[in-house]
Amino acid sequence: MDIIAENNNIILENAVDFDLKDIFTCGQCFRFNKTGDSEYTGTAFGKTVRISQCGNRVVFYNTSEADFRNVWFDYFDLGRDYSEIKAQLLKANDSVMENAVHYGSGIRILKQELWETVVSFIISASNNIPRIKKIIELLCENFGEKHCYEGNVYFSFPQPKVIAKLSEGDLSVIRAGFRTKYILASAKAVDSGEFDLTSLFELSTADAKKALRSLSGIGNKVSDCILLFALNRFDSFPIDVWIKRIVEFCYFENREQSIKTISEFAAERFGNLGGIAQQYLFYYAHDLRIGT
DNA sequence: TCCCAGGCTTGGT
DNA sequence: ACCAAGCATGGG
Repeated sequence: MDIIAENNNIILENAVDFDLKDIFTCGQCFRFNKTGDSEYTGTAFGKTVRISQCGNRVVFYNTSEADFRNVWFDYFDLGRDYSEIKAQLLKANDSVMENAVHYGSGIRILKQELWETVVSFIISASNNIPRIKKIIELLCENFGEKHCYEGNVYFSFPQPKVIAKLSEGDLSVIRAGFRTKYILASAKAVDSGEFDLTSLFELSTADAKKALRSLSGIGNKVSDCILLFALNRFDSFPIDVWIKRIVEFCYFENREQSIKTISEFAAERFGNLGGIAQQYLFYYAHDLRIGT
């Protein structure tokens, strides 16, 4: 892959294992939207970017070289060799994974902002992706910082200190239902310093998970998502209804298995690449529409 | 009308 | 330790 700076755009030539549609519709991220043919626009780390792709050529529009180096390179996990990861996952001669990897071959695990990921996956509980996106959009529009980009209005994700000052009534505009009090409680814990988000980066996966689960609204599955999508702990394997379905349907003979069994299966089968395997399977399961 | 959605918390055994 | 209800809201 070659990185070229040109006219305040950044161009990736010969990008491999990279597809904008796979990346932004596989369910890991809720703040990028399709704005054209093979083009997506969104905001992360307070910066809005428009990206288009034609084959192996990807263009980041109106983006400085510094922003690309400091934000987008890591955000899109561009330093990692996904071909090697795929090869590892396919070693087991696993036809299910082979289909899943083929289907979502351009997926990359984004390294998203920690606080945004915490709130986003609190909102994800017992919810569906279009409505998760809608609630997050309302949260940003109402309480984020407004800025303009290429003639359109975008919003940053509201910081803990902003949300911590709100009441449940204030937050009723986002229509998050029973999740509202979890968002508020977590914001207050972070804002007060009672919970130190940055310390998570230094902890082991198990310790970081234990810490995350002390926040309200964060249990086993949501903590796994945060570990995977913000801290890039690929050994975490979030188990939701879709993963449960595809594992039970495609891998198990007996479909009356417990979450713990699925977790053990994933650890044995996918090891420290479980998180990436999970994302290929999650995306593929939606395509198969298993159980629907 | 009923069921489900990237679950978690709480209160019962 | 495990289990079920309850939790708001919206869409099929």
